[in-house]
Amino acid sequence: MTTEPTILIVDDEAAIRDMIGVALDTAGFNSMEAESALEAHVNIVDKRPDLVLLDWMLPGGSGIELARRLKREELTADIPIIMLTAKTSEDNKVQGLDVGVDDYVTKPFSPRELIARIKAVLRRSTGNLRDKPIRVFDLELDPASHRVTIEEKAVDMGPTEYRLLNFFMTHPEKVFSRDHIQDQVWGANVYLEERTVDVHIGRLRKALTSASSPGINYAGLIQTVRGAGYRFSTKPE
Amino acid sequence: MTTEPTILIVDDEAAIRDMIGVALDTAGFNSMEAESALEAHVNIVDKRPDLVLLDWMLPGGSGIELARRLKREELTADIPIIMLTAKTSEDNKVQGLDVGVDDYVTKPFSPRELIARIKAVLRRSTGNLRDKPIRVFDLELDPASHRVTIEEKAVDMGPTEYRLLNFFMTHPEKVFSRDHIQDQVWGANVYLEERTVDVHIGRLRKALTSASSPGINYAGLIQTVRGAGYRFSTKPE
DNA sequence: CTACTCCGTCATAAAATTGTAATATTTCAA
DNA sequence: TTGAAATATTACAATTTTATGACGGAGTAG
Repeated sequence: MTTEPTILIVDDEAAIRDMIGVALDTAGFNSMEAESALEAHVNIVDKRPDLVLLDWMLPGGSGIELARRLKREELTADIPIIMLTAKTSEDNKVQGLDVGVDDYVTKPFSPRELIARIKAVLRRSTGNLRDKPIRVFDLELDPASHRVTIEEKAVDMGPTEYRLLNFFMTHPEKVFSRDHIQDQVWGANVYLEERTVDVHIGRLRKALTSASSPGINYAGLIQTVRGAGYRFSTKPE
Repeated sequence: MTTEPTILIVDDEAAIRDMIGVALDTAGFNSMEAESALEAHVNIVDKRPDLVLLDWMLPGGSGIELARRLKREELTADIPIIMLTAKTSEDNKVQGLDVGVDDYVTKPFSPRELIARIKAVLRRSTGNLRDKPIRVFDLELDPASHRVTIEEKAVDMGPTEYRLLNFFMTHPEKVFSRDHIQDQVWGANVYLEERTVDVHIGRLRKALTSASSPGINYAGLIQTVRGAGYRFSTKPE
């Protein structure tokens, strides 16, 4: 996976999408496009972009509707949204912010302004949510440095195992089916063999084990729940 | 997985309905069919399927109309809809139909993709309603973590015993015949020896006993009602 | 190009669970 | 008190589920 943030552009006018797309590329972002709310929703669920640029005036007024929906559903609630709006009336702002949108930009806007706002929102959202290290006993996952440590010593693992652990540590004490884990860690609608999850669980456990000190084995935090899936828990099985 | 989700297929072509029906059966879903928007609506209100697969090219363009209507009406708004669309060339029209459809699949599609998307949508929609832990004295069953504890200490039991206990705890103070228990815990249309229920009751009791503290034995909550079945009750026999 | 790393799948091993049948125990009415 | 009926318990082989090691392919850095 690339480290540049991916931005989804949702607008019904191809010209605008292209224009924004070029601006984003220039600024070093990856971009995807969608021309309808429906297409956008599918893309968001499937690909999990880091941010969504959403035209308020989609046909059928569905822009707002989409924003509301994204913020309502747990799976997508934490994806920041910047609204693109043509009008400058207060109503838009109020309504948009009410929905939980992170920022808005009024058309016409300069690419520079757009980029600036995107960066600001990304900084804010990654700062709030992902920046704080998560710690369990002496196991620490630090999103900022993208690093896992046990007793301050680095734990070596692949990117997938990192995402897996990250997901588990942000959702402790809950079972997740293999399907669910695939959705969260690999992205929805990616078809994998179910057992693939097992294999990566195994790899994660091994990584944790070989970095654990004799007293405590952190692999024990990743618990198998027979017939149901896996669970990250500090309570013993 | 006591009951398989039921999926309603709405398409005017019998061939397509059949094809999808077979795919759904294979994947372990129940399926129903409807060939018109009207029939579909009646079925939906009557039977409340867990998900609707809706061809948007129903005669008279009534597919979109149906979707809109379902999402508008309180009673049906929470039933997820997956649209089946003919081709991407229809995108212009698709735009107008945001309506809150949960996903869409373009024909021709592979059964595998369809199943994957159905599962993803179902997971999303049902995952939102969280089950609260059920507690009786110091015995707690927590569906979220899929865990049973006595005085905060984990109780070890197999999947079937978990389902059994879950059923009992959600239906306390009532007697259930072995047949009824089989239906609820194993699912209908599963034939088992009647005595099998006894065995699992025994296993459940044993699990509860070996996790109980000296003062109180939680196995006592599972009461035998001679000649009738079993009962979960907080009142002593 | 070569040597890595990481990924997803498969085959196989290991472990846990399941249903049944056989046997033991309890209950209740006569 | 006895014995048939109902329930409990035990043991076990079959099945299901999970764990693990190995392998080839993709992608990358040197």
